[in-house]
Amino acid sequence: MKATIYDVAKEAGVSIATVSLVINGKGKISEERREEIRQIIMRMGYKPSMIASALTGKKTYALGLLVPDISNPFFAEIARAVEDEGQRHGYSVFICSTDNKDEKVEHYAALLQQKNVDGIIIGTGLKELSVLKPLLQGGVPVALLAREFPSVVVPSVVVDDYAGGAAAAEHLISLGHRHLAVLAEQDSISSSRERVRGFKHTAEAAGITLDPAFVLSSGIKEGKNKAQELLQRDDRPTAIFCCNDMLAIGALRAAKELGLRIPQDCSIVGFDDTVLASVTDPPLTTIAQPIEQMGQTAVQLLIRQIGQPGEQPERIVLTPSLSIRQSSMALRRYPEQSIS
Amino acid sequence: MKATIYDVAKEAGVSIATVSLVINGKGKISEERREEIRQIIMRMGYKPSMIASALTGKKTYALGLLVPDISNPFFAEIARAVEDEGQRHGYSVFICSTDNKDEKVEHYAALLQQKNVDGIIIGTGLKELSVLKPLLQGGVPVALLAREFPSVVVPSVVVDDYAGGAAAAEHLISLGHRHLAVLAEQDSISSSRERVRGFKHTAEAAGITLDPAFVLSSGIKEGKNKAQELLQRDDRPTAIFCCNDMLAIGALRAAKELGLRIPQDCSIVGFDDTVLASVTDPPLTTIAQPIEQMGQTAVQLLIRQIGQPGEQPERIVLTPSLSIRQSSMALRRYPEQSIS
DNA sequence: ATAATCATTGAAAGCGCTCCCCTTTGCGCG
DNA sequence: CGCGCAAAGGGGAGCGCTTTCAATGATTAT
Repeated sequence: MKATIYDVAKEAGVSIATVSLVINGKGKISEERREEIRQIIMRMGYKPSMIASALTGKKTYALGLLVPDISNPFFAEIARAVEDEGQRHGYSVFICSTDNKDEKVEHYAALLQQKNVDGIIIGTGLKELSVLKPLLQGGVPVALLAREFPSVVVPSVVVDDYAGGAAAAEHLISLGHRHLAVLAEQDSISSSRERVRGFKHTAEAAGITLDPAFVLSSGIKEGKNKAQELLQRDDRPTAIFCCNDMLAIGALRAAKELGLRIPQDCSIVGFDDTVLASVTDPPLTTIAQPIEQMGQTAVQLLIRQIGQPGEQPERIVLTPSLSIRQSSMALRRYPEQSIS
Repeated sequence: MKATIYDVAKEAGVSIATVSLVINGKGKISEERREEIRQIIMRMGYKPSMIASALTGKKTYALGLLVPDISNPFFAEIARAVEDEGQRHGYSVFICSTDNKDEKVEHYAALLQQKNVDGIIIGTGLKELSVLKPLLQGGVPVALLAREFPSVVVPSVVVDDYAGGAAAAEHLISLGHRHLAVLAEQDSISSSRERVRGFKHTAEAAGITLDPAFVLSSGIKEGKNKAQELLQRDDRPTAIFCCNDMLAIGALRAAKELGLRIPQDCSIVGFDDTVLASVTDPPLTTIAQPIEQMGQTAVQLLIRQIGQPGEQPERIVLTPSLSIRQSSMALRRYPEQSIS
């Protein structure tokens, strides 16, 4: 059986209180005793049970991370950053893939609460804001990552999605494109909405109006089909802005299936700049999110919230940056006939 | 404050034992009382603390997943499968990225043990096998995923790496390649060794000897450089087998930087078939691992081990399959001069 | 030398829950 | 009418640890 604090105490001929104090480096214990007990702990291979210490009203040193899908590279990279930063502060993290389904969010939220996690990072969208209520009522510290729910006051890290969308538009417009399309995520996802808004406004400011028929929403699965819809039109756009890299990849595939060349026949700009963007064919021009920093910051905000529950929640805005690769190019002013 | 079982008991006018029994659906309680207490639990929003119930000698319903890097798509996909299958059985999972460093493995192993996880899935390599000892001695159920340590008897899921390597060789040889090279992972990783072995043997059986100078080991970071080494030789290989897709991508990049065309100037075969393989330029011919099944099986084995600690550990071998895309092609028998 | 002061350490009360085992109550039966 | 028994529910002892508070002996001031 595993050694307990009692075993150590008996072995050392002291009370468990003393052992506890030594472990936590507290109290007034003579240095000799301290060292002696440390030796014994080492020798017995004793490791205090975090379960028991958690029960004593202390913390569990566990965090929950809610994301849509850990197998999506963007969230996998986020997870890594969260894990590392958590680790740095002594926290372990539970991963929870919600598939953006409220039921799953609800399920995981309740579960994490039962597991008494010290805090939860929410990096997943939710249709019904009410799923968060039990958490907030339960007093579980929460930090929002790349998501926002205006009516909820909790710390959050976001990237300036509007600016990102705008940057995409600027890039495309500067390349001469005027016939633009957008492939967005579901409308319920605020970051996507913002990206589209930034894109749209910037286009409008340049005198370009986006035909609603050229602004499609879709999940990752149907992304390719939606892109194909766009690409098959007679008045096919000369550039498509995709609200994430997965969608952009769908577009790339759609183009390939239709025999269209990217970027010659259509420029494509993605969003995220995960590992995927650099390995596609062609490599994706995309709006880069500072993923690592996002994860780190979220953990920091959360931990601060855990420490000072009352404190005014902070809202940190990170700035995305344009990463130009080969899926976008200047519009040819005088399109030649296809040579085939 | 959060409601406890006492609050519920008081509210219902029964003892906490009764409430506990109702929660766990045990004992002899009249159906009316049962229902009544359920109502109260619901009404009060009471959720039993898993910490407390874990302390009472029960399970924590938490698993640990040790992988080299959760941001690596292969492991991210594994993680998703593990998470889902775990969830299906009521378990949550802690992610632990070890970067293949023994110290981190050790650190996480100890941590998970302190957190009293019910079991650990080890999907990371280790140089020193001894880091596992504390776990096994501590009686923590363990399952190995895509790794093997012959001297340790624990359940494990592996794919037949040897067969995978062989399949890669067969493919390449059938395309007429005879001048082969291999980009392997560190030698400490047994799966990589097996892949190389399968590849080598198959090549030899076809009368092809691999010059050791054409078998390079490298981490993902230096993969590109190693590939460049290979590709810059005067007697450049006509095909490279890379022990994972990341390495293959490194090779793809190296080729591009050197102005070499893939697959015309050199065929490349990867291993894993993560999402990456399908989005590269060109899409990767690769040996596909049944990732989802691997994750699921690992969880199942682990859970079985948790249930019957004494039971003879099972070893399940899954079979990889060749997934042909565009990074490999038949060797041109009479190489033309480069046109440029 | 004696009381007062400190540094050390131990005893014990929980934390919220599970589970063994005992008490109470209600019945059927001789 | 008394007995045994089953059913229903309560009591209470932990699980391993933290922490408060008091007790102990040592130390120092008077």
